[in-house]
Amino acid sequence: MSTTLRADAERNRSLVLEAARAVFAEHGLDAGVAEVAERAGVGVATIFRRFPTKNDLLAALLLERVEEVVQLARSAETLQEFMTEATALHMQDRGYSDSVDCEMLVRPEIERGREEARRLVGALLRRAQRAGEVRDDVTVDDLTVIVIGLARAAPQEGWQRYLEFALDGLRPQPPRAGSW
Amino acid sequence: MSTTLRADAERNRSLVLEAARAVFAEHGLDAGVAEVAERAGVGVATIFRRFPTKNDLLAALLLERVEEVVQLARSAETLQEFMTEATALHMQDRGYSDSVDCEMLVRPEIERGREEARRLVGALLRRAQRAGEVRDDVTVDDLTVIVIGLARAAPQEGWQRYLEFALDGLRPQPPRAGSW
DNA sequence: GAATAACCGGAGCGAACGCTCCGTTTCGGC
DNA sequence: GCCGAAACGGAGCGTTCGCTCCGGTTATTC
Repeated sequence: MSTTLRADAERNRSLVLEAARAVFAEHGLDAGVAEVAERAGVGVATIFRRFPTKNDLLAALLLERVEEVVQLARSAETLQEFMTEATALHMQDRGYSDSVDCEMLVRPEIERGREEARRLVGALLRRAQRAGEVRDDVTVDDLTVIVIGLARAAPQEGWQRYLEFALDGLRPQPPRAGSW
Repeated sequence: MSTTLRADAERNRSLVLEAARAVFAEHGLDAGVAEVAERAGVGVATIFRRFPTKNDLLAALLLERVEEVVQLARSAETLQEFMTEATALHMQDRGYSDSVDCEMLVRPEIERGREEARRLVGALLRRAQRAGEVRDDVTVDDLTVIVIGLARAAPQEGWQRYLEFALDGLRPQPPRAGSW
């Protein structure tokens, strides 16, 4: 197995990935492979030669995104900063939040990226908890649910407001009087 | 136009609606009409005779759900109670939260139901705000975003925990020290 | 610059889906 | 019970989509 692609093949691979990113981000995962091919200026066969299945193509994009999130988690200094940037990333890619719980896209490398992100975000979370900014019973998975929920329900303009609501909900709550 | 259906036709119409409710709740809006027909014990033509389009069938189901929400809003005594029951309703019907922002399903009656729900929930909201339980800048649309976000991201078991987070985020916040 | 292997494009295949056509069955008034 | 209208079922149409096949075109090696 020669792991080196021919020059034109490598270039087309990049074109396909770039086009796929744009198409799926705009139209969601239901967009057709033909549309990606047209946008990349390439035949459909060229796509399927490099990515045997549409799901393989989607998985490649998902891996890119997961690694972006890892980078965000690595460079963020506060949990708040990470949550803001992670949500922004999800908001500008309609397909991303749908990919997350699609069991057709499970790949070992993606899972490894997720583990890494969990680790890094966990550290940010614990720091925020030690500073008394976040409840002790909040977990990394809770943060994931929040980001996904925002990406799937908050409006394109004004999601920051809902993120603030969500983060406020994670703060240690004063004791409440009455039933509420 | 005779508005009266023959006895068997009326019965089949109910069977179809019941089957459609179950199928779309379980498999989402992408489920096929054939599956609904089989579950109802009916031919596909019978479905399309009563609902000229798959979207018309979905719209009929959506109308049912919207009216259920209106009932919830009418009988709830507190905003918290409504939010809990409305979220529970969304959680047990996978298709519902997808129908909400599907522009293929806009129908005047549905829109009227939505207006009614807005009115009723608005009353509950203002009462909670007067009691100091909810920030003054929270709107009914904010509550919609929250319910949809929960339905689309929270796990089937344990969504109540996330609803509590969300509701806590709506409460008047104490002034915070520092950047958080 | 010729030979060869890698790569390309697009027509086309099979399956799935929404929807229709039409011969048959069933209901309901007389 | 008879008859016309209403309703029924399921084969089939047209379209879409993921994916493949294959004749032609490039890049790379010597």
